[in-house]
Amino acid sequence: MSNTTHPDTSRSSDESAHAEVTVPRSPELEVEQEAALRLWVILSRAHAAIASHAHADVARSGLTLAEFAILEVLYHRGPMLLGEVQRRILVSSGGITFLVDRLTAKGLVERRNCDKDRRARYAALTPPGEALVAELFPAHADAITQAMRGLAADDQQVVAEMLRSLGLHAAAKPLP
Amino acid sequence: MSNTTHPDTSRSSDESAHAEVTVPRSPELEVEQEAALRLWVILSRAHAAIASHAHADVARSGLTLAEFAILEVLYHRGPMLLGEVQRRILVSSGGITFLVDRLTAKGLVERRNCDKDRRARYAALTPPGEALVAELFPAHADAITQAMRGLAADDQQVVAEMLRSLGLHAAAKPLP
DNA sequence: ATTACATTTCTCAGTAGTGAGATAAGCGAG
DNA sequence: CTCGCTTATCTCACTACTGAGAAATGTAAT
Repeated sequence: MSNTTHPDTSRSSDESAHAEVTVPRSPELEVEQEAALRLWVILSRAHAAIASHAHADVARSGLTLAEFAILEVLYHRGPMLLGEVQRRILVSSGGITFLVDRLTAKGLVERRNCDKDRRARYAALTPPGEALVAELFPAHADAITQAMRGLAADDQQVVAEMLRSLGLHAAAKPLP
Repeated sequence: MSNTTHPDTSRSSDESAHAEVTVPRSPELEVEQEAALRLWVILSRAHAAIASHAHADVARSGLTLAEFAILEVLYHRGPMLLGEVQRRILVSSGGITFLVDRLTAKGLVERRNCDKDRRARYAALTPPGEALVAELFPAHADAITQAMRGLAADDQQVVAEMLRSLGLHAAAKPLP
């Protein structure tokens, strides 16, 4: 089964074990919080559900989602600085080193020095890496598409647009 | 920084390293796939961005998101069979045992036998666990609410409704 | 009752990462 | 030039899980 972690905050009407409100606050805030918490649960579930399909698909080739994401971004955008890849696929700094190491060990990716900046290094697909992505990508795109069929394509665009705002705002906001 | 794993599939116009299309397919499918892949990226990013705020908030009390999710669901719904908690917070079967063990070690949760089914066990908050959730929840709800401010509350409801369809469909679909 | 199967939790070896700090290089002001 | 700050990658000890399978119990059909 698919698996991700998220809170459950659906207080369905009065069946909650703790209905008493200790601090009465503004009704607007209450409504806003309810919407936000509900969306958080649903967002987590939707992400988990889709991710499990994506994961199951890439796992067939012995890759993790993070590995596949790297291969894919290098395939579609060409060689890229490690830091750039890191920001794109959202792993930690240690993570990108680790993942590129592993992909290098598999012969799918290689590091290249950067002439302009001797601290920096490029990640680039090797020919076998390129061949692998070319082979895997169509089926993967199809798996994602199938998994997304719960929503019509035009609704998908609406959701995407809204989630983009949401994500940008949250990413921009400094962590507490 | 926040961190999650997801593919990057944004082929912005023609700067892609691989623009040649090998197999010409139906334009509808092409459009559908583009929408689906784009949504997958954006969904992943939005989830990661919000999750990092949620994570930073609960981490202040030395809890993981999964632990907090368990405490919260037990707080709001009362004692619950382990399997039920597992399905709600979406962890593996091993995960729920492990997490409840850890919360038990922290004195926040206890197991109770089930009279009707001797295989099954309840998870329930201890008084300290209940007190902790009562103390943490308001600030946590606030953190989530703040993180979600990229979208107006009514838009949040629209997105939530759509994501619910998406998630239910994907969760129902058997994995390949 | 017996057999076969399903469900619930637990076990545990394994893994995919994280994150804090180290190292090295570039960058700008004085 | 050189001091202080920033940026890019790497190191490594650590962790929060996963997932496959075991054990125990329930359930149903013959």
